[in-house]
Amino acid sequence: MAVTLKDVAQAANLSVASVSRILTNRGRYSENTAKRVRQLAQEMGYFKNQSAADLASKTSRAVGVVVPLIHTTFGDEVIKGLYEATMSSGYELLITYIDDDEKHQTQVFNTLLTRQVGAVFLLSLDIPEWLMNQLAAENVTVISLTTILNDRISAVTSNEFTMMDTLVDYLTKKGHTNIALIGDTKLTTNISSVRRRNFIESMKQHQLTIENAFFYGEDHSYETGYRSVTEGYDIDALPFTAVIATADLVGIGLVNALTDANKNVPKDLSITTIDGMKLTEISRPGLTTIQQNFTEIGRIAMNLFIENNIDKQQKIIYVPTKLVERESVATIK
Amino acid sequence: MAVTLKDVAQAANLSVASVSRILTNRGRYSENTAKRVRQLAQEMGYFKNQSAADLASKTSRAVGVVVPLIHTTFGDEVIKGLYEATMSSGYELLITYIDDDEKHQTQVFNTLLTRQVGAVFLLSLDIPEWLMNQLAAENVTVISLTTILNDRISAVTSNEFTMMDTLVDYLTKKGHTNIALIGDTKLTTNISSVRRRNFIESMKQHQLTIENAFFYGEDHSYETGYRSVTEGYDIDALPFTAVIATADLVGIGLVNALTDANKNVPKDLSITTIDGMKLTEISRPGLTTIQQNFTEIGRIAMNLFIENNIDKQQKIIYVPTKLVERESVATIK
DNA sequence: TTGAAAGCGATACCAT
DNA sequence: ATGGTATCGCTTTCAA
Repeated sequence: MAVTLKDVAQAANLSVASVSRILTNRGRYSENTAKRVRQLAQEMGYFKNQSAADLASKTSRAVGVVVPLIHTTFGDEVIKGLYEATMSSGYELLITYIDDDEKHQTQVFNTLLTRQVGAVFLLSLDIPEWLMNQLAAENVTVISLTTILNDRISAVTSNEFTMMDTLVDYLTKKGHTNIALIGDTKLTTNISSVRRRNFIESMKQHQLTIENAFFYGEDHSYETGYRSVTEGYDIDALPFTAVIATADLVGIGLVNALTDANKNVPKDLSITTIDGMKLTEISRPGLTTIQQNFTEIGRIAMNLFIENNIDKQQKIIYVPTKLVERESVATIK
Repeated sequence: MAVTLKDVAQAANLSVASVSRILTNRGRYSENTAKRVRQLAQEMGYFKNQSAADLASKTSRAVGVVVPLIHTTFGDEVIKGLYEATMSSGYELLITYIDDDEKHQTQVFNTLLTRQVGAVFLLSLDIPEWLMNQLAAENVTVISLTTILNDRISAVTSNEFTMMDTLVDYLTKKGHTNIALIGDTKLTTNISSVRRRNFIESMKQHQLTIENAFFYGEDHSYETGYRSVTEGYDIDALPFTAVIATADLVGIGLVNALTDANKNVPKDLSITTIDGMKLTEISRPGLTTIQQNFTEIGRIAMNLFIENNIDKQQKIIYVPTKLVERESVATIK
């Protein structure tokens, strides 16, 4: 049996109340006895039972993180950020993974609610309306990461339009007019349709029309990148000279497809990506990319929750992104 | 205030005891009332307070996972495996990250013990002796993943010698005699020195001597791979014809270093790696690799704990690996 | 099948 | 500064 507060109290010849106060640094006590007690607790191998503590204090030090099982290239970066911010605050991260199975989803959120989490961080996730309501009803703070879900839920993310616009601007300045958006360009989810819309909008602002815009793909995968120019378009007669890949892996897929077909990047096709993870650095040629600061996103989100426990208003926080120029874009005269 | 068991009991005109039994499917009760109660709980938005449950039953459904902050390319694969196995059992994963700071380490394990975790999974981690004892004293099951720590702690891992031997065998059959082990080849940790030893042993078994073996690097990084042939050795006069990289990223570093120097892989140097993640598939040329099944490692480890709660004996479980042949190795006459 | 009641281990309020 | 004690929400005998 584990050592309890009571045991320590007995050994110290004190009441549990006093020992509790000392061990949690709350209330008044003399530093002398405190020292004695701490030492004793240490020696006896005492560990607070957090469940009991949570129960008694009617709070929980746990927060939940929900990560989608697919497409989590940057998942652990974000988690690390959350974790860092968590360290000093004493919060605990309950990380869960989720897929499309609705029953499974219910179970996951059940676990989280069952643990009385104070907040739930949604990692690049589009959750159904009913779940949203459920969470709202339980009064837990919900923060969406890397994407804005709706006009109620707070979010910490990169500025999607800025990212897209930076890339379009960069490419047009290099002389490109026919540009493709490749990766997740489907219209069925919030996230991807926003990118599509931003792309079109940015093209317009650069005096380009929809005629200059091309789309391919329904997910952020390597395979989608590869197929786009092997199956989607005729690799020997591409109608565009540059592409914006919706994720790094998509860009790598493109590079490899070109390479495998004895084409040259960027001579035969210029490639840029969104995300800017290590992958873009170790690619040959190195990929020009708009880099998101995922760790910072996690860090800021967690702090937002910690400092802001009360405020229920929606907050959108944009974390700066950075254009990293490498060798995957050619200049067109 | 959230809905409690008592609330549900009142609404159902039953005692908390009965409702508890029903909602946990324990003990006897009539299926009729059960149906009513479940429905009611659902409607009222009842969520069990897991802290209270843990406290009352003196158990915990939480298990801890400790992940090193550096070198976690396969971290999330393992975690997914653990998570999968967790789903059906109702256990919860408490994921924590750890670095070299001893104070920080203490804090992390404190959190875990404080949550009364039933098990701690160490992800490719070498933890200090005192921590080991601490865990043992608290009677928590410790399972090491992807590496064998000592002769007391259970482990689920690939067979290190088999992996190394498979690679050496493969390379020698292709005619290579001078082989380098590049990546983490330092002698200060258990893990890396095992690989080094296995490498030497396997070389011997293939009639090669220490004269044929070369070593470079102290970590599993891309940079180490890159530097090995740019700074460690003269890229124009390498004393070896093939290398075994201790991690995929190291292999990619090598490929890039060669590519950047206008050399050809595998003509100028044959490269193989240990791990076999997606990276090796999307590399050009594709990397021949010995592939570990990380997800399976996680899955098995979790099941080992679940089914085996009692047995305190050390168990070592080896998860099969697979040689994946690609284009990074040349045949030498 | 159902209910009463005794904990589980800590917190926090009220006394002393 | 320290102690007594009700309480948190649930589980689990033991009785009915």
